[in-house]
Amino acid sequence: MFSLDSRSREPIYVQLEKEIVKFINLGVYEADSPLPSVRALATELSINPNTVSKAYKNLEQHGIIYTSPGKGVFVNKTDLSTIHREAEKIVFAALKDAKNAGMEKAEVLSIVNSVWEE
Amino acid sequence: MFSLDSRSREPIYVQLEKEIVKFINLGVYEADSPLPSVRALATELSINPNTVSKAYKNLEQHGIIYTSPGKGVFVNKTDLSTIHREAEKIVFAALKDAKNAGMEKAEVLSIVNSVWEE
DNA sequence: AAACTGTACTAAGCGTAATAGTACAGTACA
DNA sequence: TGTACTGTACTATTACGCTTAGTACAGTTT
Repeated sequence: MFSLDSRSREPIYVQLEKEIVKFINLGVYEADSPLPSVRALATELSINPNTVSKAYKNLEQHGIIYTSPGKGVFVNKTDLSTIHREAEKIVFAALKDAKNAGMEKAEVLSIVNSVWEE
Repeated sequence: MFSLDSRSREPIYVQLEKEIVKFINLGVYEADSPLPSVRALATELSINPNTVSKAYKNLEQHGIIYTSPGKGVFVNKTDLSTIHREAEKIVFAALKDAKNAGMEKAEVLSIVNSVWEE
């Protein structure tokens, strides 16, 4: 299922959010299909239910999923615009830092190609 | 001088490291030219001397600067390879996340162009 | 009724960031 | 030789966020 790295400096709930968005984009979870329950996912990933709940809460705030108390968590129809805009800002900041660090445009383009080739 | 954002989630000493590398790349500080002293820079930026010292210590560990206890901190001759490799890894990770978030290659290329145009 | 669902809340442990203060050794310069 | 600077080391403290733990509650499903 989702791959997490507890040794990473990136919080687990952030990693989990990214993983879920990734799976949704891959088509693993379609609209209105249920996500694993808070407790089940926590048990499977060997993390705390509160950590899963935090990830779900953030994703709901971004409109990616919706929750029905008593029923479960479900994938929203569309609207990945918020995640999209956030990803844009992160990429922009990373590239600006890279430029400041002396990285050349050609080098970045090479990295872009390596990421988007299959 | 250096611009820092205390409200950012990025530690001040990390921001300071990036700013210094940026200024070195811009040619503001040449090889063997002195950087501001720990205490002077701390006073100017209204931060603690220990925070400045931490940034300097990291930069020295990366070979960007060298310190002479009693004399000061100076810019090293070359060797930005470590910073370069780190920037590559950060960009790679950011782009991989962006792809997982559903970002298209063309969109990234547009951002690249906007960053590297003058 | 029983077993599930998400949510809310408090408490604690842990690590890191940042500040504060002190002290020490080396260097520059009058 | 003093005096004032330099970086460094160290301890202590405060603050914040991440994570876990435990409990409790309301809604839903069967």
